[in-house]
Order: sequence, then C-alpha cells, then structure tokens
Amino acid sequence: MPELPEVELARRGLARWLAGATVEHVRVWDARVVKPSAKALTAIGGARIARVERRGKWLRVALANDERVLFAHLGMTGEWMQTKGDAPRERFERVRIDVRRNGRARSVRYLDMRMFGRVVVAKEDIASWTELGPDPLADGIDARALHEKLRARKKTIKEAMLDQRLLAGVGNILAIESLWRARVSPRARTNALTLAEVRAIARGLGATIRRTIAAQKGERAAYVNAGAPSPFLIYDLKGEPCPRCKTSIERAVIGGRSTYFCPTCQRAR
DNA sequence: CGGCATGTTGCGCA
DNA sequence: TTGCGCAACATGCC
Repeated sequence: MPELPEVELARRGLARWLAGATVEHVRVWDARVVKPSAKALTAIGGARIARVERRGKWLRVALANDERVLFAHLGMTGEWMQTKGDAPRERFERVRIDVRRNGRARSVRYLDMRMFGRVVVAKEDIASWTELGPDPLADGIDARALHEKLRARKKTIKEAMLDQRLLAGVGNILAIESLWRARVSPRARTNALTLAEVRAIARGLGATIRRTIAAQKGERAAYVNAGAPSPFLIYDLKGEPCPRCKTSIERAVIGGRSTYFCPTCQRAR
C-alpha cells in the first residue's frame, strides 16, 4: 500500500494509536525489515512517542525526550494495523510494538509480504528523509519552481515524477493518473514542458491525491480487493476506453515501469 | 512455468 | 563525475 495517499492514511492511523503512548515491548519477527538491527528497535522499550509525521512515502516517529527517531517505509506491500491487547501473529507480521496509553494496552503491527519496506532506528534524520523534495499534500506544489527544475532535466516527465528528490511521494500509479488528468503525455520531455502544462500536472496530482485519500478512508486500499471494480481512471486498464474520449488506453514501458496513457488526450507534441 | 506487481538501491558500463 | 539500464531484494498471483 505504498504511495503518498496510502502513507498519509497510515500516518493518521499511527498518530491515533501511538501519539502520547509509552512503548512497553517490541517484538521483531523478521529482522530483515529492521535497520540497523532488531536490537536497536527492541531497545526503544520504555520510550514515550511524541508524534508521527510523513513526508512523501516516509513516516517519521519522534520519541519524547529521546534522541532516537524511527523512520518507516511501506515498500511495495507494507501495512500498519493495530489490535487492542494481544492477538496471534498475522501471517506477514514482521514487527509488533506493544504500547500503553492511559492504562489501555494496544498492539501496533507492521505487516509486509514482500518485505521491501523498512523500519529504521536512527539518532538523527536519515538522508532518505532529508533529501526528499516538496510534498504535494503537505507543502503544495510551486508550479513555477517545478517548471524551472524540469527545464534543467531531459528525461521524460513520467520518469522525473518518480524522482523523490523532485517531488516526494509520487509513485507509479499517482504519476500515471495525474498525467492523464493533466492531458500530458508520459513521454513528454521535461525540458519541453510549458508552465501551463506543469500547472496542470500539479492540479492533477492534487486531485488524484485528495480523491484517493477520500476513497480509501476507513477501508483497505482498493487495489488489494480482488474482484472489486477498478478504482483507477486508467492505471492497469489497457484496452479499456478512456474515461474522457473513449480511445483505447495503451500500455508502454517507460523508465522500466508499466505506464498507461490515452494516445488521444495525452498526445505527444 | 513465465511474467508482472503501488519501491528503492546498488552495480557495471558508457 | 554523471547518468542510464538493469538486476536484485522477496513473495504472491494470474
């Protein structure tokens, strides 16, 4: 469940469960998702959690009166959940953090099937966090500044949007859906984009992010529900009619990633 | 069995 | 030095 909207929902959940709580016990079921070591994470037992923040796809958990900071990334299949009190280990549960707040016990678990996600314990902010570009939801997008940055590059806009130093939190689906909304070809070269096109992309990102958060609020990410109708406008809908002009949606590999687009609405210039 | 999957990183090579 | 393509990571599903 890993792009900006899903991570924002994860942050809201973690903030509700953890803020102000004291860590009673940490269990690491699979040390491969924990850096630098399982020991470093279990050692936060006794600490009090101050707040949970997000930038892009990264989560940051600050402890109260403690130098240590936790960073978490959901990778491709990471997910945070909670249960009140104890419960059996879930199939893909990798880490469990038992906390207590106002006498109430809660078990916060990190699940990750493919284990591309990470829970990092650090003494200061890690580079993956500090080097992130502006967050479209938290900071908004300065279209003029973005336009300037893009003019200095020569990749396709689709590849550039996935660069977390340019914009934090944009993943493959978000890039695809936003470019469709903006009517910009994913193959467009960044140095050829007009300011108007960059503004349209910024609006497309905002609309896609807000709509996705609203749609997924209170439920599991729609794309994990097999059999459900597609929650996407064009992602993974090769051969289906474009929602705007009915042209058949095409698929191409750009920057090594599956890319969907409408050859009519998003005509390359 | 082969191909593909919402992400990131590291390596070889130009 | 920089950038690019691609494999690797680990697992499931079609």
